Amino acid sequence: MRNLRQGRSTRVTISDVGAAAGVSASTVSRVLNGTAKVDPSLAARVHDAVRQLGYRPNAAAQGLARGEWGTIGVLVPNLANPYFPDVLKAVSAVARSHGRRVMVMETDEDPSIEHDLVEDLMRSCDGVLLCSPRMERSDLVVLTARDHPLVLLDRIVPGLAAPAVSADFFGGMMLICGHLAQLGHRRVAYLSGPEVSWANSERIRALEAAKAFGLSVTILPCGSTSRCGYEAAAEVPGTGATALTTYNDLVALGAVARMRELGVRVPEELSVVGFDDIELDHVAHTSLTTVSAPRGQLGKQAAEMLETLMTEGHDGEPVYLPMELHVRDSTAPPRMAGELAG
Amino acid sequence: MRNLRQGRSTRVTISDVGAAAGVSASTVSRVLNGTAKVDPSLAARVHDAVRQLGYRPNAAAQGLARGEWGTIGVLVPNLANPYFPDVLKAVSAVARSHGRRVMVMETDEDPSIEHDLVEDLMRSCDGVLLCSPRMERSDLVVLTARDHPLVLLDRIVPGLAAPAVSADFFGGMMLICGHLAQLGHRRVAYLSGPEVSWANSERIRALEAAKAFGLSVTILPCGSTSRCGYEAAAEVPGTGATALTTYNDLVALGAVARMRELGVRVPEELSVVGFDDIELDHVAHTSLTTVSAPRGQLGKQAAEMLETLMTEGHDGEPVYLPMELHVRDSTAPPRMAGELAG
DNA sequence: CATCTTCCTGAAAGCGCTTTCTCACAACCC
DNA sequence: GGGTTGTGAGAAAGCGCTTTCAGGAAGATG
Repeated sequence: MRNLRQGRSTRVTISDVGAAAGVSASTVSRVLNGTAKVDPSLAARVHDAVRQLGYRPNAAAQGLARGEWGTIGVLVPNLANPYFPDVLKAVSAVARSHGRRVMVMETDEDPSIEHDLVEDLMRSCDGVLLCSPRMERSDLVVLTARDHPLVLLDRIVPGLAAPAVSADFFGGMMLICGHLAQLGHRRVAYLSGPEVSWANSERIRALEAAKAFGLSVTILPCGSTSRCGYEAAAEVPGTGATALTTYNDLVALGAVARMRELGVRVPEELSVVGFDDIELDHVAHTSLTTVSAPRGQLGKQAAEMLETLMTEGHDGEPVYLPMELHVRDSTAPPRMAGELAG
Repeated sequence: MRNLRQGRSTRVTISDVGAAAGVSASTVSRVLNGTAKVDPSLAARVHDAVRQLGYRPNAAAQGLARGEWGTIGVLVPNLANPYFPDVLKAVSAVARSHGRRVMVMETDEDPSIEHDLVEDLMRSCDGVLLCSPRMERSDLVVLTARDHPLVLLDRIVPGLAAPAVSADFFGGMMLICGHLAQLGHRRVAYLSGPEVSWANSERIRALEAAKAFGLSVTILPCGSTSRCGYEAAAEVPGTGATALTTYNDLVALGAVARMRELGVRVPEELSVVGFDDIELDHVAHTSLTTVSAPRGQLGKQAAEMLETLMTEGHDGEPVYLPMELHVRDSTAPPRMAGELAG
C-alpha cells in the first residue's frame, strides 16, 4: 500500500527514529513514554534522533494503540455568550492537568445538529462534556446509553445515567423573586430564553413557585442575546409589570437599552434583573442586579467528574451549585400608583 | 493482546457489523463510505446492523488508515474576546462544508504555551490555523518549516512559508488618524495592546506614520481587556491628548468608563476611538467611533486557504482585508484652549 | 457452449504506535 | 560450575479501519 498522504512529504515514523538511533521501535516508544527502564546511553541516542529528525508521534496511531485519544470534547451552544468561555477556561485547566487536550465544538444554538456533533465528539474523544444541551430528553437518553463517558453541565435530567453539574437556576431565580417581593413588587414580567433550554424552564419553574410570595408573572418570549432583549422589551410596558426578570444579563441589558429609548426609567419606573452575572467590567451601560453563576466552579467540577468517570468509571449524584444575588443599580422599589404623576 | 480499554465494555467494531450483516468488514466500509458499488440488499443489511449495534467508526483508526484526521485545529489567544468567536463561526462553517471538524484551543494570552499547543494540534489535525499568534518570529519559522499545512490569521510575517490573511490594521489605524486629524486633533494618546502582539505593532506603525498628518502621539502601555483600559486610562489626562486611540473596543470602553469617573467628558473633552467594532448591541455604555474588522471574512478566507493548502498543497500571497471607519458618538472636534473654561 | 469481460465481494496488507512475548545475556546462589 | 533468577532489548501481534488484490459468479461474445 502506498503512502496515502498524497503530496505531503513522507512523515517521520517511530521506526525511522529507531533506525537512526540504532535501536528498535519498541525501545524508542519506551524511551519516549518512560514505560520501562532503558539503558541511559540508548535513551540519549534516541533523544538525539528525535530532535534531529523532528519526530512527532502520530496521535491517531497512539490513540488506536492505547485505546484512548487523550482528548475530551466539549459542546457549547454559543461561544459568543461570555458564559461559556469562562466555563471552558476552567475545563481546559483541569484537562491539561490530566494531560488531555480539549476539543471545543459549537452548535450555534441549533439543537438539530447537536446530536451529530456529540456523536462526532464521541468518536474522537475519551469523554464528552455537554454544556447546556438543548436537545430533547429522548435524544439525551440515547446518547447517554452509548456507554461513553459523558457529563452534563447546566442540565439535569432525572433518571439519566450521566453525572451532571448545574448552577442552581431555580434557586437563583427564587433569590431574585425574593428580592423583588421584598422591594414591594407584585407584577413581574419575564423575558424567556430559548424554548428548548432547560435552564430557561428552571427559571420559569421558580417564577411559578414565586406566586407564593404574592408575585404574578407574565412570560414574554425572547431569546438569549442582547438584541433579543432589546426587541422583546417593547412588550413589557403593556404588561403592567413593575419589574422585569430575564433569561440572562445580555437580554437584560438589551431590555434596559430599549426602556431608555421608550422613556421608561430604570430602575425608578421599572426594575430590571439579569441572570448569570457575566463579566462586563466598565463595558455595560448599566450595573445590573443579577445572580451569579459559579462558572469556573461549574467547569472545574464537570471536568473532574468526567475525569473520574473516564478513569474509575463510576459516577455520582447530580450536583447543584448555588447562585448568589448581587443587588446593584437596576432594581428599586416600585413607584406607588399615587406617585405616577411625579 | 487484550482489550486495552480497561473497564469499558467492548466497543462495536466494523467486523462486528460485518458479522451481524453476514458480510465482510470491507463491504461494511464500502457501504459506509460509498467508495464502491455494493449490492443494495447487502447495503441494507449493513445499515440495519449499524443501527442495531449502534456502531460508530473509530476516528483514530480511520485517521490512521486514511492518513488524515478530518479535523482542523484553531489556536486563539482568548475566547473571552468576542473577536474570536466571530472568526471561529466562519471557520467552522467552511470546515463543515468540507466535512471536517474544528478543534479549538486557547492560549489564554500566554505566548509560552503557544508552541506546545501548536505541536499538539499538528499531531492531531490535518491543518492548523493560528489566530493572532503572539509567539516570536523565530518560533513561527520553526513551526512553518514543519511542513504541515498551516495558515496565519491576523499576523503577517514576511518571508514565511505559510499563507496568511489579516485585517489591514495599519490601514485601519490610518483611517482613525485621518478622522482625528480632520476633526482638528493634534495630540493623541494610544493605549497599547499586548507587547507581543503583531496587530498592536501594526497599529503603532500607523500612529508613527500619522505624524505626517501633524499628529503627535503618546503611547501608554495597557493590554487587551476593558479592565486594562479602565486602569491605564488614568494616565491619559496627564498627556495633554485631546484624543485617545486604543488597541480595541474593549479597552476603549474601559477607558471611557474611567474618564467619566474622572469627570472628563467624552467626546467633548476627550475623543475616544475603539478598534475592531465588536458587536455589543445595546450592551455598551457608549457608541464608539471605531474601525471594523471583517471577522467573518477573515475566518472564511483563512479556512479556505487552509483547505486549499491541504488538498492542493500550494499557497498564495498574504492577503490584507480592508477595515472600515465607523464614526459614532465618541469622537468630536477638540475644544479650543479658549473654550476650556466653558 | 466455451471463453472473455465485467462486476462484486472477501481476504489480506498496512497505517504508526504500544505492549506483550521471547530470548540473550549477566548476575546470583548453593 | 550448573542451575536459577533477573534484566533489558528486539520481534511480533494487534488496535480498527481502508484499500489493494485476487477470485468467483454473472453476463456478453463468437
